Amino acid sequence: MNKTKKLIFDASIKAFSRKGFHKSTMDEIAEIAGVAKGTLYYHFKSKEDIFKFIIDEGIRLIADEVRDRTEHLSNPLEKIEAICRVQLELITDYFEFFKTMYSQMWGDEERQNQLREALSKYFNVISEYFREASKEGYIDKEKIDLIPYNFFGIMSSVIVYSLLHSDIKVSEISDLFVDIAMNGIVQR
Amino acid sequence: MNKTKKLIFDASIKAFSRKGFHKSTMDEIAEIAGVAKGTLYYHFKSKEDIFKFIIDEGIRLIADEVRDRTEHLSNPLEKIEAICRVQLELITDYFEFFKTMYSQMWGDEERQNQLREALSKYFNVISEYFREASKEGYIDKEKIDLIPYNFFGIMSSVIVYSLLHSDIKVSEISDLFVDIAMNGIVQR
Amino acid sequence: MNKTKKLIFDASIKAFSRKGFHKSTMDEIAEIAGVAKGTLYYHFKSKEDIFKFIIDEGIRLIADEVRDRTEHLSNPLEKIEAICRVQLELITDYFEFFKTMYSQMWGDEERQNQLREALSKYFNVISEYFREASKEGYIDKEKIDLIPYNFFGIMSSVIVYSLLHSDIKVSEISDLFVDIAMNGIVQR
Amino acid sequence: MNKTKKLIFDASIKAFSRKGFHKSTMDEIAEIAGVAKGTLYYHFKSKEDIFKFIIDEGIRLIADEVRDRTEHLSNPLEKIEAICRVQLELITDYFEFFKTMYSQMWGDEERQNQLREALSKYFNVISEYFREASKEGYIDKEKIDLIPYNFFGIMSSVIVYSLLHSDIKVSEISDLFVDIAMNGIVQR
DNA sequence: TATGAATGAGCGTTCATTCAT
DNA sequence: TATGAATGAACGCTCATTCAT
Repeated sequence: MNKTKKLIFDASIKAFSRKGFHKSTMDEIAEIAGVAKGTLYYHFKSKEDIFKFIIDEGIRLIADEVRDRTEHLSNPLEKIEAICRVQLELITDYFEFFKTMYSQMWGDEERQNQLREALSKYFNVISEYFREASKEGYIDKEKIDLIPYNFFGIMSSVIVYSLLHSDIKVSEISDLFVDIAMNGIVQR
Repeated sequence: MNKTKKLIFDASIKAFSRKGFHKSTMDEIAEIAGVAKGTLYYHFKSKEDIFKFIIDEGIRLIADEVRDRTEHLSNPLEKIEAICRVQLELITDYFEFFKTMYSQMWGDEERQNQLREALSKYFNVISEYFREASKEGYIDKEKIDLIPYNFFGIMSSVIVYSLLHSDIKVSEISDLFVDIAMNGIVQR
Repeated sequence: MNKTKKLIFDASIKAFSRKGFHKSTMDEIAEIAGVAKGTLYYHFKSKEDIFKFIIDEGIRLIADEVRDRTEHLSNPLEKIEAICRVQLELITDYFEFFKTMYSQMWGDEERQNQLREALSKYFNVISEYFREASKEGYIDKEKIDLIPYNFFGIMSSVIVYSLLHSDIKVSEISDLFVDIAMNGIVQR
Repeated sequence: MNKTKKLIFDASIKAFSRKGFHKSTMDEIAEIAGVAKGTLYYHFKSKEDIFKFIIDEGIRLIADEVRDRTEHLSNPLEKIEAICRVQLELITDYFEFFKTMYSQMWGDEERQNQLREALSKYFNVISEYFREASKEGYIDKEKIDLIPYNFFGIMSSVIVYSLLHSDIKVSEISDLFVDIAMNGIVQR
């Protein structure tokens, strides 16, 4: 990714996160990037192409960070919990990226199918971490493939919660949500 | 809601769920509804107004159905689980509505703030059901206000799961997701 | 003009004067008149038809009042000056009507041609008053046909003046403008 | 003003003068200018913006020409008369512009207030020329500030006259109107 | 006579994309 | 590589008019 392309990449994330995909214009992106509008089309085929690039790159960053911050853990249960916690912690840093992504998860457009496919691949990587824990009986076998979806859902809970409680920091509630994810809501 | 308004209502949900709010056009909605474009504006002030109406009406329907199908239960824990289960079951019937709603949860536009506020009110109604269960020690007090958000997240898990596994019916996986919600992912 | 038609007539003048011909809508006129929109079309062929009716009626009212308030004068010069003065005085009472009329004097549309023709007829009636004065040498023969236009121009001066000086009443400046009309701007 | 902007400028004056501001469409303007509709918006913010530009530019041109063609005159009375005459002569060259302007003098819309304010400034410049003449007793002091309005009125007389007498050239009647402006209609 | 729901042509404006330089 | 003027299809919305009742 050369210098100009990086400028466009950063500008696009900024724009999409502020106003979503459809409300962000190529003019805006160009202005934020400090390049001419035509330059966008020299480096990307289309607006959708920029989006796709951002999603791929974004998911890659998330995946890398989750891996880097949990690979030192060997206890399966600890590791799973850490993955859940790290994902929630990343919400703060990548808040705009997540909002962009979540807004594009639900439709039938090609762009949106691609996004779900990319996410699905990430889910598969994650579930691999769980197989071992499953073997050792920590985790219900049937649930393994659903856990990444569950974590995805927990993240959406946290994001919406923080959108509706702007005074509360994500870090203040993520412990509780990790607990809910791991142990459910029923008191024991 | 008279006949024409109902036609527009149904057509709009269909359109919004397929292509999202921005990509759905008034021309399309009119065509699906089988009325002239001007007729949309005779019954609604604007495209945003249609959206707002859909959300309010949709959330009301969901809330009513959840209440109707769970009010006969007196055991707190049973009731909570039922609420979770009913919400997941409703996904099938209101799939288009939910996709519409979830696609508009994340931005800063007025329409999106209103949506979150409306949902927040529904959440408050739901949490009331949990207070009793909390008193009797079934549920961790601290978690009560988070549970509706958690349920919201579980639903998003299920929707995304079903979008990525079109061969699997929601009913086939909802039991597992209810279990995850209630008891977490850790095997006991 | 029956009762309903009168309601529409009054409402239209009110609407046109507030917002001009194009910005006034049939909905507004109907609302001000307190009748249904369809009723407008029972009494008038179209919006343009309402306009035409108002202009004809308005010019007739002006013409009648000018005649009534000056016909007792026999001295030609006095009479001419009185006509000029009365016209300026009517600006206050018919301010909204005049603004409506003046805004439609300048284009090429049929409605606008008709308006100018109607005004032209009124000008001819006025000029008749001047022929006598001309015979007696009070007024330059060549100028007779131009005087109604001049009076029309003086009125536009006064209207624009009052639009730009909302603190000053028309009556406070009309004497000066009558003087300018009769004797010009050169001091003697 | 570059080439394309000039094309739009000329086309807009033509369109506005024919059909007024509201009835002129951006499509028409684009077609007359020989550019795509989008191009209008590349050079101007809105239709109102085009109008504002036309008015400002038009009044500037008029003001410049009046100044250029009268500044060599030192005799106050001669100068005043020359100003009146030049203004009437400009009607022929700027006929479309004047019709556009006069059609927008009368309403309460922002655009129309701005127009009157711009004209008012021009009036102030003109009245300055008259102060000297007033000092030397040629002109009634009280009338000074009214004279630009009077000249404005005389112009409207001439324009309406020429709209109703398309066979007569403005130059054929402007002498008489100048005479009326300077000396009034009363024979001496 | 009077209504008002329904219409659809037409408007001002936006914006992703193209292309000559 | 990069530019930015130019494009035109498409959009949300308005509103004079129609017509069944």
